Amino acid sequence: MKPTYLTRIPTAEAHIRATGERLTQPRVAVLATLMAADHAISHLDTVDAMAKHHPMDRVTVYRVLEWLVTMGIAHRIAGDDRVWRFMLSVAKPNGKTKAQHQQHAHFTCNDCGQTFCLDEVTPKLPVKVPAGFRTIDVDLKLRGQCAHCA
Amino acid sequence: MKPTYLTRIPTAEAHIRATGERLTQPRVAVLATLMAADHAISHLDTVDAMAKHHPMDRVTVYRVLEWLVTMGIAHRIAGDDRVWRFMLSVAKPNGKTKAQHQQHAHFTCNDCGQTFCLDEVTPKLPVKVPAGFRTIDVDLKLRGQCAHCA
DNA sequence: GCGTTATTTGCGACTCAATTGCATCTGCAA
DNA sequence: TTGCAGATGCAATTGAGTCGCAAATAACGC
Repeated sequence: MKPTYLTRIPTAEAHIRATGERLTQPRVAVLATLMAADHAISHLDTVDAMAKHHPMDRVTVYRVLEWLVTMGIAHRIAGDDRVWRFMLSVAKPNGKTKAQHQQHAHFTCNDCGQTFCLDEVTPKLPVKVPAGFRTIDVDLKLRGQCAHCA
Repeated sequence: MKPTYLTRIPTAEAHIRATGERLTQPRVAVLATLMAADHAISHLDTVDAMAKHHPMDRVTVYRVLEWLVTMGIAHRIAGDDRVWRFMLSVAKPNGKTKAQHQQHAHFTCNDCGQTFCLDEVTPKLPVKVPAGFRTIDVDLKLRGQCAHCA
């Protein structure tokens, strides 16, 4: 059975072309993989998912993921296991992704370890900070059990 | 000039004695160092701070920090640089530390990299999660500029 | 105080995610 | 088609954190 990410390749290609940056196979494949994931995936997850149809160097995957983050297409989440996980940034109604992903909520399941993006939950802003402090970015992290494991 | 953490040694000693666990030099020194810090410090920060008066193996520091966390005396914070940072848990009015540090807000300065604990800010609970999800732990992370860097 | 014993510490080797340097390749514009 | 800035592949490196085991030591009973 073919991996689902393959069906996302045309969309991924269009998305990258729209950035005006170079269109390369690794970029398309990694973005398609992110598009097919319903939860945040690690660098290793990404490499494994593409192993069969898009084998490529681990370092390339690191660099492409980082590139997607700087492009604002994806964002990274620091896991409790010191591993970065990546997710597509939320697409706005107009089809463009948010340039800055300033408010965010993630849910990590203690049992299966999967991390989900809770788009419907946004931290209540402004959060009160001590005098002189300036908040730029807010990240809300929940831990518990996901619907599947509970 | 003597490091400030030395003045916290008697308090640290009393605190550890109160747990009923073994009182050892490394535990006292590490706890005193945490007590003297006004922001979250990394394992390496801890080793460096104690280098002069309490030289000890890095592994021991890892283990003591971990022990302090399991004791509920300290808690760890995942940094954006894949490094754990540690802080004393907040003491309740009765003098005991919170057994479970379930709601928390931290502020990391983008410029100087220091992480502070915002005790006066607690994430608004309950946070709404998708059906079937069960929240156990909430962590609110702010990034921006601290009073000193702004 | 003195020996006993369960814990803790120190040391070396190791793991593993992530990064760096550099030579080669390639997408894209002229 | 060609030139080249930018992207990729490969090998080596970094650095936080962990593991196993022998030596040291805190706390307990005598």
